[in-house]
Amino acid sequence: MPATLRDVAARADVSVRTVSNVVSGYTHVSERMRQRVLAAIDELDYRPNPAARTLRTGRTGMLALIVPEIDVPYFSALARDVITAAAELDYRVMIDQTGHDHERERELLTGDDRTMLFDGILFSPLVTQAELLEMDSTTRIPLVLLGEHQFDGRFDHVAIDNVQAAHDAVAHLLARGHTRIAAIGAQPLEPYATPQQRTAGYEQALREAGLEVDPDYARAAAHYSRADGYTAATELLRLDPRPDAIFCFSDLLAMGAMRAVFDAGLSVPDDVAIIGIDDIEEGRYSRPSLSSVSLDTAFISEQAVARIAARIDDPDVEPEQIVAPHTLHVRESSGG
Amino acid sequence: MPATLRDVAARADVSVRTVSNVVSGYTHVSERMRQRVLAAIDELDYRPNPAARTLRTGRTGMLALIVPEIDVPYFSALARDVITAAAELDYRVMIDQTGHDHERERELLTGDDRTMLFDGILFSPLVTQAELLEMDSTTRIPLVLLGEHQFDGRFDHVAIDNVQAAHDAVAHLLARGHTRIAAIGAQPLEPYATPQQRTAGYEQALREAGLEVDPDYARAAAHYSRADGYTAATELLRLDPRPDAIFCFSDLLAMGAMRAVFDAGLSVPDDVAIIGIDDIEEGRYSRPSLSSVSLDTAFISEQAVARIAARIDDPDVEPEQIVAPHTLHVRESSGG
DNA sequence: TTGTATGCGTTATCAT
DNA sequence: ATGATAACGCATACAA
Repeated sequence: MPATLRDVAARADVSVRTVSNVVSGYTHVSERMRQRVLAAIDELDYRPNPAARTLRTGRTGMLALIVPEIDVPYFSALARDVITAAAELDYRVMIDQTGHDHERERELLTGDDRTMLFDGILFSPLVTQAELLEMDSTTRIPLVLLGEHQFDGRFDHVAIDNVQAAHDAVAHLLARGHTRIAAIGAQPLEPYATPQQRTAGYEQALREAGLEVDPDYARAAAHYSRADGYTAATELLRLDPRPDAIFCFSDLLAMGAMRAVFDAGLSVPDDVAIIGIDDIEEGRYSRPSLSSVSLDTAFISEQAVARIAARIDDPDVEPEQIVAPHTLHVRESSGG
Repeated sequence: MPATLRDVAARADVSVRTVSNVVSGYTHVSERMRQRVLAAIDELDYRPNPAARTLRTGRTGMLALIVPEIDVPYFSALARDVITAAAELDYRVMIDQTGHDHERERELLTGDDRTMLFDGILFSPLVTQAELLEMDSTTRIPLVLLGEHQFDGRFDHVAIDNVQAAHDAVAHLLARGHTRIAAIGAQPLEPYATPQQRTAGYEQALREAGLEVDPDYARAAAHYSRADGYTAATELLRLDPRPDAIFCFSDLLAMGAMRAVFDAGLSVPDDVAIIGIDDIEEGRYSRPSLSSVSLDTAFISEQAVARIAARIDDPDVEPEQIVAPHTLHVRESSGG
């Protein structure tokens, strides 16, 4: 049976008020009292009950991080940094994965579940903007979006400039003389923001170079997984003329694509150059090492946690759109 | 201002008791009442306050998963499955990473922090058995250990048979004719259970084959990371005679080791065969694909969650030692 | 089957 | 600076 404030108060022969003050680090308490209380706390091995504290204050000290899949390297790297950044501000992080399930996303956001347990949500969504709009009416819990970027101003956002990032990747391939540049990750069937923006950057770069956009060269990928990359690349390699470069919308897609190229008896980068987005560590050790656009998960995490903390403290702060920097890393897979 | 039980009761013109019964799915409530209550709940958009419920019941419905680093593929795969398994039993999962920091581990376990927020802890420890012993006296929260296996009987454990797993990997290399088999991941300086057991299996397999154990061939690796694998392999390749195979204590070490072999101008598996443990997806797409011992994170997670749930329901259940199955997957990196 | 009343452990208001 | 006490929202013992 854990000790309570009352027990400590009785032991130290002071009021619970005083004990509470000591525990919460309140200033107006005499040194003699404090010592007496501290001694009692130590003797009884007292620890504040977080549930009671939460009931009283309305704060849990917990954030939720919602991602499609925690075991996707980009998201686990993000989680690592979010947990670290949150710890700095004395928040702890609960992780939930939606598994690409829209229904589950909605459930988590609307709190049909138990969302109230969190002070705020960091949400890396698959949902479209329209769905998000709809949800906003039902949820009132502080929310920061990661990786979307529609600039509609109603939500806090932290994300890179997806159009520019995609443009940079393709521009690099163009600069190296590639002219038949395919893309894996476009999802024409569903209007997600990220693939749309990256597709826009891809096409923009091609047009700037005076090249035509060949619809056959843009392949969908449902989950940005290695398997999706493998499948899509295999299809691309059967085209005539064959692409001489592939821009993958994620590094995981790129890993799958590279393996597909080898299995087809071709070489990366000699026959087909490949570049991805995310800059996961895996790509720095693969053979060949993977060119990629780096997203700085540490920056994204710090900003996101800072925003959510601000919004928790004041729900009416103006939403901010934070653009995280990105960096092109040229490695072996694109001839670097 | 969220609606409370009282509000719902007033609205439906019934007592809070009845509302509570309906919400908790209590059986003895007339259909007419139930409908009236349900309607009121809907109109007021009522949701139970988890903090109040926790304060009353002593249950939070939350588990903590403590791992060294969430962005290590094995741990993120484990986290994925733990979250899934926990959801089946209506538990949610908070993830904390110790970052190889013993002090942090102790803090989390002893609840110097806020551990009381969880109903139980799933703990993948770095600590030694001795430290764990010490901690047990201070913590009383249900605990299940993952990946340790000392069979001391005081804790619930879920882990593979590390000795056998290492033995299987090395036996495979021996069967393929390798005779100079090195190991990366032994940590002779610190008495962690996992590396000790894997080292034991490694040496045992060598001796059974009538080979000598060469201490130069066993290299330490602090974090089981790609970087550690790269460094250790680079050193191994400078030895004379050079190893003709390397058994890595994790797949991540193996990925680094493979890259080191290539950078040394050698071939995997022709010059040096490589095998790891964990069977992460990355190894199935790498070139060459990585032979590995698979750990079945789904099984481990299900068992661990089942155990912790049992212990939460009855703190006095007898501790169980659950041995998870492992499977050898031979792929290109060892000539498969 | 349903209503009333108490307490879970804290924080915060109001006195002193 | 400190003490007494009232909520916070829920679940349940006890009554009816």
